[in-house]
Amino acid sequence: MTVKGREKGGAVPQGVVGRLPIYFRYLSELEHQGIERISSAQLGKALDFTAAQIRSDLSYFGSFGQQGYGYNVQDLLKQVRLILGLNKNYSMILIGAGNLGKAIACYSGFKMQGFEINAIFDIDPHLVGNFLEGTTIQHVDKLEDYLKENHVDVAILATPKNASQSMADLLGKSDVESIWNFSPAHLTVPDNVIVENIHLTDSLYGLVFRLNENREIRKQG
Amino acid sequence: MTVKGREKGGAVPQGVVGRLPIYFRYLSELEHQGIERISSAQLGKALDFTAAQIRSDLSYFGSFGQQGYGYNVQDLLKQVRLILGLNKNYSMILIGAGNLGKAIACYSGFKMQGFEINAIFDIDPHLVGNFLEGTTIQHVDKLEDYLKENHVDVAILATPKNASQSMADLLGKSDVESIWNFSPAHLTVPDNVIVENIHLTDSLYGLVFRLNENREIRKQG
DNA sequence: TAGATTGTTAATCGATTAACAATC
DNA sequence: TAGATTGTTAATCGATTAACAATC
Repeated sequence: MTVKGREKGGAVPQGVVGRLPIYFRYLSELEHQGIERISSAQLGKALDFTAAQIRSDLSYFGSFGQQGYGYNVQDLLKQVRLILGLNKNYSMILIGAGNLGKAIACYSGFKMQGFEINAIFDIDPHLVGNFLEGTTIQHVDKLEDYLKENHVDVAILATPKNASQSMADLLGKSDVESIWNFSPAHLTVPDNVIVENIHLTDSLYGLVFRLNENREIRKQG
Repeated sequence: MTVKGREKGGAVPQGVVGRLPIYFRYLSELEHQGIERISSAQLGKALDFTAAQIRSDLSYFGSFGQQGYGYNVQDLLKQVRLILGLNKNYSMILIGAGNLGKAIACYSGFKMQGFEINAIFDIDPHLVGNFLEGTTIQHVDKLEDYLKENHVDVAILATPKNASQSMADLLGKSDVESIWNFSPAHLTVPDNVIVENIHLTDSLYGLVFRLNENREIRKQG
């Protein structure tokens, strides 16, 4: 089934893509609380968006509300789930089983949503052979062969900075569709590979910039 | 010393704040490689931005380049470092010493940049008393008293979803200036507290959305 | 000097918001 | 029906880019 908005031609703007998971998360909470209906105004208030933005975002994909009523929480949740593609299963591999890699592998947040880590690789001989969340850590030398024999939707990259581009090159030559990059490097990849970055230090530096901005403002009145 | 752009009145746009750390990271690399000069065109090519955008971003804060030459890498790096506020030290605390909290505490990326975790709290009695990166894990009951006696620039929140808002409330009542939130919750805090979110699942869901978008496009030609 | 590249202005593009007819 | 709230259009706002005079 094709979702309405996709046919409109243009790709969905980044801003919208970034907000969809926020809607999904909050709607899940509401459903969990047994709340049946919600209006765009209420959603906006809870999530610090304008009501218009929420309606506009959703209208990329269809008409899910009802005048005078708002949205049915369960229905809308189902729709957003479908829009995000969370009705499917995704095969992931993890490259880099250090502290961060371990934390990601153990992170319970997405296990229930059809994401599974099917293989884990590391270069450290002390880690190779160990179990992590029920998966044996393999030497990274085995990665190339693994990629030939298995389809991977998402490769999680939690390697040190200096290793990440060469790993990305390897992944780029395979049929891996996307990289979830936790390493502090700007990856160069083929056009058809999607990269989503989690840059921890960038995030912290941005925070600190705004912190200092705040201090300036308070100082000046 | 006040940086030029700040006086212009308006706050620096989010987009610019988001790109500054990327410039910083890449310039650090260039300096490390011993490269002396770079033009906005070269920077743009390496980082997938337009040259105009880079010049425009930098011009918020001053004139760091030279016509016909470009930018001196060391100089520009120093300036960006100053703009971000990385010449100062920042006192951090970590709340939640689970897998993710541990990984953050051990993450080497920001240790060298003046960030220090001075206290760690958790609610799990099995963790309390343990050492993590040279710091004893305290029971979260001690947090309130700690906040009265110590100034905290950044509180790192790595708690489960259901605990994070109550922690944020506690932090909001103290003089904590900012929260680096790793929990999958939308925090409500006083106006003067800055929140920077790392929402792992949101990031993954956004990735998956684009992955499916990509598949649609390839299918249709 | 000639070539290169900045910082900035004006033009363009895109995203957000306000407003409202449609209608539950 | 009257009140509420949608989906969408038009207006606004802001961010990006192209172009260029200034100048190293």
